[in-house]
Amino acid sequence: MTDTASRPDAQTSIPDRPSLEGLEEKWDGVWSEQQLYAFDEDTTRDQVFSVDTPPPTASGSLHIGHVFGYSQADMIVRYQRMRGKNCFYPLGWDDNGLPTERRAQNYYGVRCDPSLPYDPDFTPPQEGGSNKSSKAANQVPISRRNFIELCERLTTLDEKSFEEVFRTLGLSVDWNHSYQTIDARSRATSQRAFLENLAAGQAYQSEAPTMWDVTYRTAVAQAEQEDRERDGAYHRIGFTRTNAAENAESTVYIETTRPELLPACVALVAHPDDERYQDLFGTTVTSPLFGVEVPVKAHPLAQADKGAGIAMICTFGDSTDVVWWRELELPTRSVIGRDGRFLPEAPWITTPEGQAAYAELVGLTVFSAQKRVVEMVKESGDLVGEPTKISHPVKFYENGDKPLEFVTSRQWYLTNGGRDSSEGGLRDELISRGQELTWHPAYMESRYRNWVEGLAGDWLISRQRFYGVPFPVWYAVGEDGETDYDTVLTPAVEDLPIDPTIDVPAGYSEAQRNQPGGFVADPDILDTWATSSLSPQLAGGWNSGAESGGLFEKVYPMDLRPQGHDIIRTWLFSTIVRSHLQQDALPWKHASINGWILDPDRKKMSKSKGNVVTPIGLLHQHGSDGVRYWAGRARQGVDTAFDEGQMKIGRRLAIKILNASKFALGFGEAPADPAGRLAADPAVVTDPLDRALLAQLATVVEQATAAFEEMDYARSLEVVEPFFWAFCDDYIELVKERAHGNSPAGEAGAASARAALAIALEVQLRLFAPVVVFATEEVWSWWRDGSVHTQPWPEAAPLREAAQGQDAALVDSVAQAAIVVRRLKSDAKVSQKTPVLSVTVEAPGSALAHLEAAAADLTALGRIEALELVAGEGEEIRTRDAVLGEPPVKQPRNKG
RNA sequence: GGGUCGUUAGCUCAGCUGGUCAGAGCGUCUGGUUUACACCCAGAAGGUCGGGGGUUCGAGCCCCUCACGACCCACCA
Repeated sequence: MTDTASRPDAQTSIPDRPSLEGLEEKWDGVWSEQQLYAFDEDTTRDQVFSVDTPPPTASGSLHIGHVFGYSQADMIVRYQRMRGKNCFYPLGWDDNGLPTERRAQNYYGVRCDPSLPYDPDFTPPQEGGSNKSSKAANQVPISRRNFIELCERLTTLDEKSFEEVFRTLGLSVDWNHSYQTIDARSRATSQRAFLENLAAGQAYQSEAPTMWDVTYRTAVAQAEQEDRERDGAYHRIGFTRTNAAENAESTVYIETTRPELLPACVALVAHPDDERYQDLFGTTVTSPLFGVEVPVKAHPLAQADKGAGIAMICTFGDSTDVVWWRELELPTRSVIGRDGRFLPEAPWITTPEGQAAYAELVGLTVFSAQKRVVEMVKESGDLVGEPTKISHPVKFYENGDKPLEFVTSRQWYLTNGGRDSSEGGLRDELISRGQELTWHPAYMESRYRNWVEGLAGDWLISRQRFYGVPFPVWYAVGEDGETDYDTVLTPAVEDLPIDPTIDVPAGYSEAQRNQPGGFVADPDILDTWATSSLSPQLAGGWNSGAESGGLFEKVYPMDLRPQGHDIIRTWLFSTIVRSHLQQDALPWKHASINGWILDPDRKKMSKSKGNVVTPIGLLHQHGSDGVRYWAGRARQGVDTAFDEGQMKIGRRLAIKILNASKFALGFGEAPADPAGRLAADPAVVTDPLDRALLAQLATVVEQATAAFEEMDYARSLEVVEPFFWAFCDDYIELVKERAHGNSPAGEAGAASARAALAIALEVQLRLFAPVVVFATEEVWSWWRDGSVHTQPWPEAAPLREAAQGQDAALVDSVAQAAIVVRRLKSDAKVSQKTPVLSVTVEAPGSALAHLEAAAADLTALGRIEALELVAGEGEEIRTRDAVLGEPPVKQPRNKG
């Protein structure tokens, strides 16, 4: 029996009642054990399809949006694997950074206090706290090292449960190449990249006003900021002219939403062309309450139609203030500290009254200080009328809940084109990189370009946090005890990763730490994006030591970056920046952008809802194939409604694949294809209907292939799925009597049907395999060797040859005839089993030949005793002169 | 204010370079227990393709404009 396609015991391997239950666990186990998706390192770049998979943030729970995006990427990868590519498809974890810190704080009820010593026996006060923020007062302060240990413990837990979900989902990830953005190799890679940027002049420090989150006490990069609409109010406040002319008003009124910044005022500004303020330019005015004399300046950024047309410049209320401060060369008068409270000293306020007023604000939060200042200007009469309530956008850190403030501090920056808009400069180069990349869908490129063109400065990469990759630098301390930030001490590359707060720079001893003539560590950590932006280098082993002929050369630049459109400005852009600076290359050829999951009411899926409907719950309820189907029906980049209805349809499809396969295989075996290209010998496929089916299938294969070549899994599914249902409901129904051998066509007709069924089924299993991964694998195991997921993608050519030039339209003609015959019975409201004693079917000339060729199958399906086929007038196939017989006697369903 | 995407049957969506393009599934309704599947099958009803102009022999498909929705960006006094 070695010359048959089916194994001798094939029939016995088909279960009586096929089911989806348990398939995920069963096949994940098999694939894992067989290392089915392992990358073969004995390879060359041209054989590889490499994927820069998003490392999920390991903080909390997976969202249904993850399942959506990762499924879509997996479909593309599975297609490439079937096309013979050696797929490099790792999945890492992004576990450093603020989300992890916050989660560890809440989970264990602790907070980091770097001044505390390490306690090796520390036990956290709680385990498994809620995601809700607990009061800081209830959190136990612990050392940085203890805190980091807890972060690591927690992320390990999370990563395990995430992997479980992804395995259940059937992602064909190679888990051997996993990484964590906090692991030693990642830290070394990130630090090495930074040091090379530093050496190349791409990384630099600067002391400047930066956006600052007062809750987390850290600087925040432009990409992490977002606008939120907040209530505010215009306060109309008068400044007194210092030397008013005889006939002029002695008071100048400004309008401000930040009255608490009155003590930080350094100037007033109006547009140079504004008629109203011409005589004020060059003069000075005195601030109310604080009695500080400030100049009145002209600057084109001031808008005559906004507020009073003249604005108060403070250090700093917003980014316009920063521009004015810089361009008008104004002094710095900071009143807000890093904790968001008013600073104890304001030495530029010299009058006793002013000092007394300021003393009222010291230590207050911005919110309280505003209330107090408003009270004071009301009392003093400097406030005109009632404040006018408005709603306006305010900048927030995306994870924060208090408005950002400007704080002047020393920070590290990485060039990203934000300060180089010169012709052909870095910004232009990065825009060109975006054009070089193939975007799916193409219009996403404009989002990228839009963002790069709008950059306001370089990338601020330092964070004043604890759980992350430390800056691998120290600074020399002068004999005077002052830190010399210009003398940056760096470690040797081979010593990486280092922690400068623990390790000591070459030529120094630990005793010299923080001493005059010694050194100090940089206390900051790198922005989490500054490490995750190196994901191609991390996954590909750029820093593994084997530079030449190693893994990196075999996988980089990568083929595909799949990700969401919300992080084009962050992850996608920063990855391009790093690869451009580091490798002078585009990190990948393609970017596949997936959409967001929306509530059924079209709003962005809320976090709370996403936690109620857990991915693992959905996978169990609808089956992973059902959930994958939902993802597979959605096109790339398109925001998609969360729709369990689609998952149910997917589940039904998977079940149908099991049942239809069982049935199609149950008619008996077909001889194997001597050429080995098809599941059965095409030479025995002689019936016109069977040949027509294979001709149709050839077209389906062509369309599905073309779609997948464009990474358009959705279009492929859209073609394959309807074909499959028609295959089940029409073709199988038409040929089942013949396949059983109960037909005038006899044994040859039966063999033809069985061979066509085997061929068509096998091809369809492969077409479905990238999406419906478990059901197809299950069926494959019933009668074929190996895994469907490592089979070659089907080709149209052998199907066309098997079709022997038969017109594919024959299938449609016969299916149409079947419909009209069924309708006879449907309209008569009788069982489809009811015999048709006689009927005449009219068909247009072309279809008539088709019906004649398949007349035997048609009469079997319709239980037609006397069928007459005639040429009809119109374009449609129709029946006439039908005589129905007696409906069959109903049999009891369960006999015996 | 700038940019991008979308608006097609009750719902979720296909309709690729303009000419069987008015479709699918779900839902609804009417029927059928056809031993692969009731996690099934058959049949039917449902839309002037957001509004208004224009180009064309011909427009969901191209152009203009308006409306609505979503997202991104913007110097937010």
